[in-house]
Amino acid sequence: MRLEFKYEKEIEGTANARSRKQKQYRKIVSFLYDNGNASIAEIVKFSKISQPLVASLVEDLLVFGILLDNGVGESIGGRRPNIFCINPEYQFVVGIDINLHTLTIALFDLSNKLVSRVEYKNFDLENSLGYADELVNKINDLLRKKKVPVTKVLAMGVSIPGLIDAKNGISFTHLTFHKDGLAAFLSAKLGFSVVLDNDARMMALGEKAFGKAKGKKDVLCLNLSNGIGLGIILNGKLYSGKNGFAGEFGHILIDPDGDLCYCGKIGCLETLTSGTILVRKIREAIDNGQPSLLSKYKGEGKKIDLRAVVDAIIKGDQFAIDQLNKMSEYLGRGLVTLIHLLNPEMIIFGGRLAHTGKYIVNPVNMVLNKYAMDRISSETEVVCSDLLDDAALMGTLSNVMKDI
Amino acid sequence: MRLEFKYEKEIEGTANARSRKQKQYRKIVSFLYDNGNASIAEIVKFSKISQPLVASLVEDLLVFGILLDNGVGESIGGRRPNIFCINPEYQFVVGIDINLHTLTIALFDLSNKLVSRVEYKNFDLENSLGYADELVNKINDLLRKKKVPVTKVLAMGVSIPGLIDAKNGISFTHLTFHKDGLAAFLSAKLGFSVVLDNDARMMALGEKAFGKAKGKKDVLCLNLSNGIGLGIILNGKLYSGKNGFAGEFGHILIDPDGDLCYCGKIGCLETLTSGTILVRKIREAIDNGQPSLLSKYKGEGKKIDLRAVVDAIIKGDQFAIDQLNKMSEYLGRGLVTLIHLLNPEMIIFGGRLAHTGKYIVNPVNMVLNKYAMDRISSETEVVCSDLLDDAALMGTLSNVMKDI
DNA sequence: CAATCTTTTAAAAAATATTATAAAAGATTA
DNA sequence: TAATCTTTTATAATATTTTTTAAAAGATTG
Repeated sequence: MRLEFKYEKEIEGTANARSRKQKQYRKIVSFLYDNGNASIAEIVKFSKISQPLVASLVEDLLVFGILLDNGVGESIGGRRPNIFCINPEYQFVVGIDINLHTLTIALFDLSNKLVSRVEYKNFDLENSLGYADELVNKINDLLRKKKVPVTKVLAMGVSIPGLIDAKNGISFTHLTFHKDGLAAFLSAKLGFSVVLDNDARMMALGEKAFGKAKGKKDVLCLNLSNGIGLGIILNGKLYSGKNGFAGEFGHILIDPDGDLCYCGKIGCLETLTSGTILVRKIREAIDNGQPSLLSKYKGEGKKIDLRAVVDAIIKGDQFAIDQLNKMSEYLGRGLVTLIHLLNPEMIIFGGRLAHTGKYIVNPVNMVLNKYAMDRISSETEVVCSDLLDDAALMGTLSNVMKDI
Repeated sequence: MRLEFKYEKEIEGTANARSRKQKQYRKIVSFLYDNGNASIAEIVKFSKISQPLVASLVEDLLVFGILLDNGVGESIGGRRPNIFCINPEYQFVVGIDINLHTLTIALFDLSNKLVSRVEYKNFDLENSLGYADELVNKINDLLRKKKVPVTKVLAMGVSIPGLIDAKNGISFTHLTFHKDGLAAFLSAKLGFSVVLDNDARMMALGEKAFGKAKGKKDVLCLNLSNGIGLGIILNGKLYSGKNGFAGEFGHILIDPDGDLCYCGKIGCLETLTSGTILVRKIREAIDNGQPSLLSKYKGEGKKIDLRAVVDAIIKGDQFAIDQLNKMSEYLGRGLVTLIHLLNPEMIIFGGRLAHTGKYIVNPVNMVLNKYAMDRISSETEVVCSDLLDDAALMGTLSNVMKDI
């Protein structure tokens, strides 16, 4: 899918000339999108289009309303340049991050600024028309509140867990009720384009555009929450594989004699390392009288969930840290495989477990030292995300903008 | 590195116009390289350059000697078109495939025709200046014999096992003696550019350009010989990773309690499945009296090597087939990981073991059925190479041509 | 088999983009 | 502080590319 700005004024010329001009416009807008703002001279340098032509194209874009004249900038030894930038309010982008229990809806302008963000906790994901209708209502509510008409929405990006066919906008795991796919359904209801993809992949896009993967080429982003997701950036681009299913890191075979995984196979990585496993192990131990900061939860009748475990780790709870270390051993072994196969320059941890920071990075690095070939792994940096819970949301914005 | 044709006649115009023209020439030549031959009208359709301009550019290329007028083609309802093709003898490409015991040198013309091919068996690879000098001599011999002057050689592509920094033309495993790297050394000695890469990656390029991966986007090529190499084609392009070391499939961690690998790590895939292991197991068993077609080798004083084992398998030797099946179990498990991570559309077996065809494909497919998630693996085809021993050699040609 | 339709190429006219030049505005420096 | 140098933008001249139109060569069809 390729999204287009809706010009208020028509572009002139023959069909061929129009498409050529379209390309030139796109080049300039894309440069300004990446750069924030720039002078004619800078655009010339980047675009390799001649200065008089750039000047006339920018003039057009001003008339269309896509660009804004940002006044004159500082001189660096000559006439002061006129500075131009994208009109951030020319159009808006909606981004939603669907999680099992939480829904986040955001509105971005064209300067990537978060205009508004609403989080619905305890909005449990279920495969029903009711959920989808409620979702649409919430989006329309936000648009109404922010006084953004549908025509001013360029598109919406969606992040959702599970198997996704991004090209056709179909979700196979959740919200599967509509025969033409989730994207088509939402698009019809809302009145603008909808771009759909898996949460781990959206996290990867978020990191690539706004996080630690910025400017990097080959980066692996792990979504470490209840399961394990993987978003793969290769050659600076999101990699999806033949059917868009690439990145099933949680279900790579680790132990042929291991436990049954919920996916039906035996010995998947997720049977050995995941937030769910970590929580289960800690619960069992505490039930058996293991002392821990978390013990009091039991007394208080509160549930020990992943959020609680992560908090305990950050507070320094020895037992929880020990359990995390054990789990990291398997995670590390999985990463060895990734590193040997893909030789990435960076591995970014995201998701709930990434909040533990050094508590997960250190034990994983120890495993890498032990099992990975030094020549390959020595230049692979392992870090935790800065964006954390917002990574996927930001990724939906990036996913929309990369299609323009 | 970007290789350029050496024009006998200069391109006219200002610097900017020349570079624009250069691009247009490249577009046309590249189209004709892919297509064999085409009319002006077909080039117009593909290149989206206007017909009069294409006509004049083709005229230029004819004058340069890069294109050849191939007479008039068949009419499809109107005036018969003039057909043009690349002058196959405008320049030549040298390709060499360095193996541990065999060296193959090939000369290609620009129509990808193998002009000449020489194979030196028992030319053992050693890390010495002597080997390199001998290599240079053999290349020069071939050029002399075929009356191709150095100026007529566009470039040379090299396939060599081991860790390679392709960007800088440095080999870290073999022929490491020169401080500026192997490519620089050979280039200086020979007088034309040299492009270097790992054998598994060259096989992958060969398959992509001339083999079963033609037209495919996401393909994994395994080099199954004494070791296990992996060449990765993603998004239609060879993937190399941060340092060019991607594809160390043989050294992914399979069994943390396993045997020591020659790479220094424990439990690598190669300690469980490789030509070397297969041969060793069979030798041991035969020493212990196992009946097999190969038993007579021992009596005859002949060595049981991988070639002999593969021959025995093809002849239907039950014991050897059994051993291959066992080995395939581990190979299959490794492939499950690859499929889950990369969701490829095809996996191609190359190298000596690929000569066994169905004898290796069948057991591997059985393992995939058992361990891989069906939704992901069901569209991944597992096949043996058609090009077989020539894949890497053809890949060197492709490696040179993709840089033009 | 002649009239008509297609396809390809060529040439002239029109549109488009670039280069060169000039002018404006400010920094630098003698 | 005036002269010179830089940088940016505007304009005119030049070059390039495309569109349009025409012509050539063969296929199709009534």
